Amino acid sequence: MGSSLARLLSTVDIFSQDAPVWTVGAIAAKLGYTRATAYRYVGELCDAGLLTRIAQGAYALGPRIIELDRQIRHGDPFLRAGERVMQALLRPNRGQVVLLCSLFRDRVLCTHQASRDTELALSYTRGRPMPLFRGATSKVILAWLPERRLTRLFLENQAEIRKAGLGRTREEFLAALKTIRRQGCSVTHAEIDPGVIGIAAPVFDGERSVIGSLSIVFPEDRFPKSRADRLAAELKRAAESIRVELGKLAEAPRREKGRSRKQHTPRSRGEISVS
Amino acid sequence: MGSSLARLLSTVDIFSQDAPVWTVGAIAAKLGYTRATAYRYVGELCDAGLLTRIAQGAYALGPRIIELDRQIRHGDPFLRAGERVMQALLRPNRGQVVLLCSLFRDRVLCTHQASRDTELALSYTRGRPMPLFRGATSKVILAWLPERRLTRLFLENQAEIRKAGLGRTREEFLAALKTIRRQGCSVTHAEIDPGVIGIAAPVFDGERSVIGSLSIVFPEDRFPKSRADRLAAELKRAAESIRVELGKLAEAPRREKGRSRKQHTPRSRGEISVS
DNA sequence: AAAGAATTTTCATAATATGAGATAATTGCA
DNA sequence: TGCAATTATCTCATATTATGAAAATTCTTT
Repeated sequence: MGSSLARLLSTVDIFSQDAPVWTVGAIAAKLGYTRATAYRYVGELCDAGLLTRIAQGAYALGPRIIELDRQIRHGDPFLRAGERVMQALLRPNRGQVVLLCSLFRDRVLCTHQASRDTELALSYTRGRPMPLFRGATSKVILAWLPERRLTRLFLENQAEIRKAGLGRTREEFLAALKTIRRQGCSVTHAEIDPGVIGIAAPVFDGERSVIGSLSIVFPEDRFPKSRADRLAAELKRAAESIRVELGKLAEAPRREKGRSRKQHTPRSRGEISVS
Repeated sequence: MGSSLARLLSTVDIFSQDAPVWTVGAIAAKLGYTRATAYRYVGELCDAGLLTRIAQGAYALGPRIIELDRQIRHGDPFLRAGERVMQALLRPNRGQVVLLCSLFRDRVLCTHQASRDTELALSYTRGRPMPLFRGATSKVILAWLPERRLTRLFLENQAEIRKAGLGRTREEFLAALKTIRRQGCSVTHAEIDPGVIGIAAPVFDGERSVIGSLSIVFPEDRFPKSRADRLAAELKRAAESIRVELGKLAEAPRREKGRSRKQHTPRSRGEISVS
């Protein structure tokens, strides 16, 4: 269950918006560590730069995170793969925003965004977790999740799922998602921001597993209704081209044996064990 | 020497601008892990969100980093403490930029920046490591580092230090830094960007250890020469007020015993062992 | 200077990370 | 479709190392 490795890493998780500063004692108390262990963990995490001393005995998230984020902004392969198609989706004077989102644990995170002209006032910007059951961006990811995971999600979030209108029973929930899957994309009205329409298409890694979504968001009054279908098709094509770009990366890094061959898809990482 | 904990964390370090994508095999080869161990590490790091599968068998930095960076942008105590004074340092129509930098490992990282009017074209922006021996921002941090660490740094970077004009011997190096320490701040001309003048003051955590610097950067032609001294004094005062703000945080989080008392400064974290 | 608190170190022990190899899953190619 | 090659996971005995208790050290406060 609790390996040292996982424990060490999860220590970072207690640093939140509401509690950005922790003393060693508080960490030990919160996580049930001995003081000595807490000091050791904090020490390791500080050495790695994930945490940093901010004052006497007080720690906060460290500068390495900022550095790593910069690395992502400059050379993340997911962003690289999406950059061009995201720009291509922008039309002038429509006030739209294109978002690239990632599935992570049981949350969807907006990781990149592109806009032109006026920037739409989105409540969910880069780095902010999106609600899992509301908004095209998240729903379209849900739609392609394996059934076992959806079952778990349903059991754990029944109330929220019902409130989002995704069904009262597991069967209704699965059916609602199947509909989206058949359409190939999801279109929603004002589920996250009032007066905003979103269309999203799923993004896959290798072949089968969803890793995120590509979406485009319009202010209601400037949404090109007549061209909605064409837009959706364009979005799907863009998402597909990201998959293809990403696929190329599987072979890019130098292999130890000097050969280059395709790899298969393993049990998806990031899946949380149900035990 | 190499604890599992440290090994796990340092796995992230091979992901760089030049090598943003790694296969498990390549990781194992590079770091001397068994394949099984490499899979385990990658698995743990993916669960933590620090890494993510980008394609079949290929991994890149994960979305959690983006999320944590957002958390920092929104509520980092170091930024909070600096925000107000940084804004106060900005005067209209001067084209200056105010930087808040952090010491991390043997590097100085620009972690926050504020500007007004036109933004100065700085080659070193948020998240980018600064050269340790060039520029006011770094030098002023060096100046307050403990002698033991400086000695190590000198031995390891003799060539670079000489090239930066900081001395040919350890004694010259220490003397040069002592000068800065006496002045209380560092002023440099075009050491990082051509045509740019920088002034920096050290920022301390509790009492004694430097954790970063606060600096202000001007285009040469708009630098208010006559008010340089006043500006330096203002900068020092601002840096001092950051220290005071940070000091308050040491007591803010709830202590386990319900008491609130000051803690002492431990052996500085982030110091790399010389062994 | 002495008491008190915060860190770090030490050390015996228990926990668990590790590598080797077996096994399963997936892909490429015939 | 089946076989070979390769990737990914699993099992397990063993050695490593993480852990807590307590001592030692460092720093603060009185």
